[in-house]
Amino acid sequence: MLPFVNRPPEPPETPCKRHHAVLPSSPHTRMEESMASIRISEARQHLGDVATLRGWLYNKRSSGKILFLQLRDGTGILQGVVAEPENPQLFALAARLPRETSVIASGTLREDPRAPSGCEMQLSTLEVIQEPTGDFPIELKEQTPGFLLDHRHLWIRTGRQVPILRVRDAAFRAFRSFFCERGFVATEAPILTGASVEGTTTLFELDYFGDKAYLSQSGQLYLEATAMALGRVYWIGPAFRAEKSKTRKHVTEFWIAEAEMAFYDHAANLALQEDLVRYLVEAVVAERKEDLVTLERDTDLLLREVRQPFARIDYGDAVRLLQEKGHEVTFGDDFGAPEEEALGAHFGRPVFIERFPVTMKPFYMKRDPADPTRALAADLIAPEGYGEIIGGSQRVDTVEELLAQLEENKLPTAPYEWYIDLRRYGSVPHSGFGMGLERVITWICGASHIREVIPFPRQIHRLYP
RNA sequence: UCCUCGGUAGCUCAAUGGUAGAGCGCUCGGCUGUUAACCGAACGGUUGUAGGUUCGAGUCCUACCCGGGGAGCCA
Repeated sequence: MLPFVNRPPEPPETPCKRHHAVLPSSPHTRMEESMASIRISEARQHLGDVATLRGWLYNKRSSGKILFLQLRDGTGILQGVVAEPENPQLFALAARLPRETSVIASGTLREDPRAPSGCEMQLSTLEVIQEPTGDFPIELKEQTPGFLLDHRHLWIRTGRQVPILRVRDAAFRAFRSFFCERGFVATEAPILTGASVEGTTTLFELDYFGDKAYLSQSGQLYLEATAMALGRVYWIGPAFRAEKSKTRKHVTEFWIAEAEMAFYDHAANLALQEDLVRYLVEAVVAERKEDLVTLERDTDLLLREVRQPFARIDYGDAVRLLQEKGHEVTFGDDFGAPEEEALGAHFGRPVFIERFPVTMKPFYMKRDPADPTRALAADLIAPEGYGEIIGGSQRVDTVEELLAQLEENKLPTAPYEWYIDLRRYGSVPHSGFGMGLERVITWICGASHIREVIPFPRQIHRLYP
C-alpha cells in the first residue's frame, strides 16, 4: 500500500493522459484506451484530438442531411455534428433521440466559428445510456413560474439555472476562503433549538421527544459562545423562517453566512463586512465571468459598485433623506422595499444604515453609549433594488444590560441562561453579522427572484419537489 | 395574513353570452451550417371544482380550490 502523503500530482505528459487518469469507473463506461474523456469546459484544450464526452442531449437542430446536437455535461454546452452521407447509421440514431437522452459521444474536436461556442465535435460514435420515455417538460422558451417550480428538479438542467448554480458554488466558496485567509475558525451552530433567537420572527415548530423544538432562524447566539472559545468564528448554515412572506426576496429556508468576532467593536465590524462583500464580488466575478456574461449581468457595474468605499448613513439621516424624496416614513419606522431601493439608488453602491432606534431591533444588540436610544447596529443594503443583504451589530457584553434588554423585550431569562453566562465569565466587547447568501447571489447574478438561486426553494405553499 | 391578477390542448396564450382557436413541443414530410433553426402537414380539449342565471355559459353570478405578482416581516 502506498504511503498517504500530500504530494503534488505528477505533471501529465499530455492533457489526454491526465483526464484519462481521473475517469471514474462505471458500468456504463466502456472507454477506448486511446481516447481522452473530457468535460466540455476543457474542450478548447483538446482541439484536433479525438475525445469522448459523457452528458445529455440538450437540444437538436438540423438542416437537411446535417444534424447539430447540443450536448451538455454540467460544465457547458458543446455542439456535436453528424452528416448523413458520412455516417448514415449514426445520423439515423441521432435524428431519433429526444432531448435529455443521456449519451456518451465521441468524435474529433475542432474549431468552427459557426458553432455556438466556437468549437464543436465531429461525431463518430454515440452510445445511448438512457432514452427518455416521454417529452421533457421544460421547453426552451418562456414558461410560467408555477410550472417551472413544479418541475424544479428538471428546470435546473436548463438555460440560466446551470450558470446560476455555478455562481452560487463560487459565492459559497469565496465566503469560506475570505474567513479562512483571515484566521477565522469555521464552526457550527445547531439547527434544532429550544428557543427563538430573536423572539420575534415566526419559527417552524416540531416535536422533540414530547417537547417543543424549533428550526434555527440564525446561529448567532451560538456563534457568540464559540467566538468566546475560538476568538473569531464563521459558518454557513441553513436558517428557517416560518413567515408567510411572498416576495422576490424571501424563501422559508435559506443559507445564512454568519461571523462573530471577539474584541471587535461596531466600526471594526462594518470594516470587515465591507471587505467581505468586496472580496465576494471580486472573487465570483473573476471565477465565473463567463456564467455572468451568459446571465447578461453587467459585471462592470457590479465591480464599480463594490470597488468604491461603501456609503454609510445614520438611520435618522436616512429617514430625512427618504422624506425629502417623498417617502412617507417617520423616525422609528422600519424601511420597506421601496425605501431600501431608493437608498440603494441614491448611493449607487452598497450602503450601511447605522444606529437604528433600539425599539426596532432585537434584545442582544449593544446600545450606543453616546445615545442609549440607538443600537450599535447596521444593515447593509445592496444597490439596484436587491435590498438588505447583511444585518449586524455589536453585542451586549454586560449581564446588567442583557437582563434589562431581555426584560424590555418581555423575554424570559431561563432559556437564555447559557447566553447570559457568556457575560458572566470573561465577557469582552464583540460583534458579528449575518449575511443572506441567496440575497447576495441574487444581486451578483442580477436575478429577478431569490428562488432562482437556490436549487430547491422552499416557499409558503411550495414543498415539492 | 392583506391587496391584486389569473386558472382554456403537454407548454405559452386567444376567443361581444351563440360551432373551442393559434404558436411552441411531440409525430410525419422537406432542406448540408443550424444558433430557442426554418418551411409544410397531422395529432392534440370534461375550459380548476361545485352550484346558479339563461333558449344557450370558456364568457355572467355565488362559494370553494390552486397559482402568479406585490405588501408587511426579515437575511
